[in-house]
Amino acid sequence: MKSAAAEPARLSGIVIELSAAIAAVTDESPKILMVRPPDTAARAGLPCGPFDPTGHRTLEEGLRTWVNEQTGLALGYVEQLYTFGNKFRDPQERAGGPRPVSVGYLALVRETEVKSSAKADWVDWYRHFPWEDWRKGAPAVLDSLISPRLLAWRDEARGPERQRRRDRIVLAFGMEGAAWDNERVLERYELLYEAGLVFEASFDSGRKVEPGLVAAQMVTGAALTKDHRRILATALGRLRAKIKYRPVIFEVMPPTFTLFQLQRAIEALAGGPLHKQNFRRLVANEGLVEPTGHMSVQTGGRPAELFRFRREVVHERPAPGVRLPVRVRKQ
Amino acid sequence: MKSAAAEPARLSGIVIELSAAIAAVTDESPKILMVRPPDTAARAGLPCGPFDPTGHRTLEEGLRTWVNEQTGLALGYVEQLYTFGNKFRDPQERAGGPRPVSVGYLALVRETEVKSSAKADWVDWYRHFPWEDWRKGAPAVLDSLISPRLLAWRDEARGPERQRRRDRIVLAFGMEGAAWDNERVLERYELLYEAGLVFEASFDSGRKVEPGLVAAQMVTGAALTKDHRRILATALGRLRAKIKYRPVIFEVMPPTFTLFQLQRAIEALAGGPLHKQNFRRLVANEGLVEPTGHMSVQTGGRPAELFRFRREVVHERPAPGVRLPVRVRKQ
DNA sequence: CCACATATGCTCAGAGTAAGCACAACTATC
DNA sequence: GATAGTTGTGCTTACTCTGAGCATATGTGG
Repeated sequence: MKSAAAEPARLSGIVIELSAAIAAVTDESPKILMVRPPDTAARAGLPCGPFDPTGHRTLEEGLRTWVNEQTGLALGYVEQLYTFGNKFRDPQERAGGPRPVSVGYLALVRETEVKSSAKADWVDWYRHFPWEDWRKGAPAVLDSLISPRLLAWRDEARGPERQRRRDRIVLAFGMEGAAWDNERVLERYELLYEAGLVFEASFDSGRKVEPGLVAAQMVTGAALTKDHRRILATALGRLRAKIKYRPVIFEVMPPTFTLFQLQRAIEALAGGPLHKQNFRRLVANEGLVEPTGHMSVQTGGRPAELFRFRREVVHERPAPGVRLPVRVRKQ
Repeated sequence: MKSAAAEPARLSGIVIELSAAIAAVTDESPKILMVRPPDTAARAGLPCGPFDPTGHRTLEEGLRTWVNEQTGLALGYVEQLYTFGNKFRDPQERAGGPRPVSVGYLALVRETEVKSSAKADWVDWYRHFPWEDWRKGAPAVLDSLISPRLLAWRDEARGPERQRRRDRIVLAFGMEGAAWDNERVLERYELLYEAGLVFEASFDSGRKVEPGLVAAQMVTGAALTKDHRRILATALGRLRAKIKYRPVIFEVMPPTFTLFQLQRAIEALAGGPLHKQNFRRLVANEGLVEPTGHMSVQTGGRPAELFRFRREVVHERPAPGVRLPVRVRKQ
């Protein structure tokens, strides 16, 4: 076995990169804060920077510092997602650079607090994951492009590997009658990556990408630098799970809101529609919100009551959150 | 702001340590595989080793390699937990060593596959967390020692910090009528750490530990080296959560088992009793197991049917797992 | 035979959930 | 100012799940 002690000179060839998926919801659509690339040829990416062991007391503090430097934003809610250390997910490494180990974070903010600036832009989250938005029914990409290409990729393999690929596809994409699980975002992205169906796969592996895929970026989603789309996939999956048992949704809501605005925000992140009346009953029963007494008159219909988050729920219930299943059905 | 680029010489002063909480269940008690310390003065710890960027393709591969070297075990189920980078959780660092960044993993095995050896021992998980075992009612430590000391720690603070401490204690330890949430293992450990009630706190901070606490290790749980008890707390919390929505419990079960054995294993990890009849109904309804047709005669009572895990459930249900709430009540 | 342990089947009340009906209150438009 | 369209809000109904317990089956050791 190759022991670590055998090559002490290379042992320090590690850079820990801290990256943040900073999410918000505006105008009923989920947004991510993206740092503009240095030149037009490069791909965009998340706010990120290397961990500095002398300057940063904790990893999270390092992240906050970098985000503040690059976007001017002082983060509130921050949650660690995952640490990736795969070889060659960063082309710099092949050129002799240090091995990047990437710690991904999810942050939630109200978009109004930061405007798009010269450095950073808010972009629609589903631009990078078109297949994840089921609010208006099953996304067309799935049937037209993703499914056939995945099945072709499955058929490339022989023996037990073929069965394994089949199982993974069925489970992740809810085929053959299985349900679509809106939390399996990372599993789906990884499958597309392995099948060579996302642009990043070509950069990283040197393997041939499906021909015509470069032009088809609109279809398989916009590519990002390094492994940032993977971090984004992790973030979306985690957020979709967390909404159901922690009141994190209020991190992206304004101080007061109507119940329908709240529903739209959840639908935007969860990627599917909710039953309106049941949704209201649920938030009422859970004691998640309380009326402010004021009304909103910008509804376009009957004025709606304005609510605010009841912070006390955290002390009352073990797992407060919007537990409603997002109805995601084929067709 | 102190930029990372300002001190490039120190930037590489990072070691990524990979640590594994390897869990099993034997004789109805939860076990953790612990590496024996080099000398009797040192504290025991988890199997671990530094990440080697030249030799290890991924972080997880590095972990598997180290575990295999130190325990002879080839891991099956492995899951990443969390990456810690806090300053001064390792006394080596004060002595001028590199900044340790610690990536913790949870692994599940059947204990029968590895015996305790010269290098590693199986120890009871709750030896390190006596307050987490509610199978026989509320642990005595809580009322006799932990509660009063936590309240004293709360009263040390003034102003809003005092209220914050109060809220955290109530939430984590289910005081004042709040329910005990068996998943909040890490929150509880961190509170005890901050309050100076666990042995590790003294080593790390140089701050005074509560007098008499060194001798009271039996009460506040056995200490471990570095931040390994924190990793263990993370592992227990994650495992308790995961049991409920993924069939991970079968990773620690033998190929065939009785329903009561399965129940005991879950109770061991979840730290609380289950209602027997409802438990059976649940696993039957979920289709988690199927009868083998054979019977067990070592029950001490009526012979029980032997079951095996139905691997197909993974394809049938979105979130198969043992969803039964563990009844954890005061008294 | 007994007491005792575990296994297993079943009931029943209450809570929670999915789906939809009905109506209320506003805006925009003819 | 009638009408269509939009959104908000209350309520019903059938169904499923859950917690708790009763009752019985089939072994063990005395």
